[in-house]
Amino acid sequence: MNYWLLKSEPSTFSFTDLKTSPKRQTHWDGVRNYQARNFIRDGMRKGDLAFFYHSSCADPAIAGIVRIVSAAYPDHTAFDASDKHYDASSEPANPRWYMVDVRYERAFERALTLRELKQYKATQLAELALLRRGNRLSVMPIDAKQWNFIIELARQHSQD
DNA sequence: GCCAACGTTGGC
DNA sequence: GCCAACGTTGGC
Repeated sequence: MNYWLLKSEPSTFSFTDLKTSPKRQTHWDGVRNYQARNFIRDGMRKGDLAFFYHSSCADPAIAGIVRIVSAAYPDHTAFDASDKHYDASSEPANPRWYMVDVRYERAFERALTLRELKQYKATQLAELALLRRGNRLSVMPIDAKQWNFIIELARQHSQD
């Protein structure tokens, strides 16, 4: 079991959008960064869990948890000239970009904000890629230790 | 292979 | 809207 963090701008696709999707599921298309692609294609396994992070919004935060429910497969939106993420250099015979299917798992009682996570930047979450300076990766791995710490933070908050 | 220019991300 | 931090592109 591997753990991940997936970013999405809520104005484009929010955690609630996922929850209200058919079968509470969607394909995670549009990743156009090689490092993120490699995590998806080479690292993700069916059954893995990921935090759903809201970026570029008023209150950046982890909203909840999703499950990876497929292996990686070619991102077909790269082949579609009318798609925002079209990439002519990705051909069906030799796909450049990949995606997985994700399903809503559960919401935190209260979103865990970036501001709160930063309180542990020098201690328990020092290794969290999300808090590293200048990090822009939309897909990143999380160590089990940090994953569990964040789960515990969310649990404490939900008891407030 | 170098590197300047440019585009994008994302917090604030 | 600003700007730092990158990643990508393309001329040389």
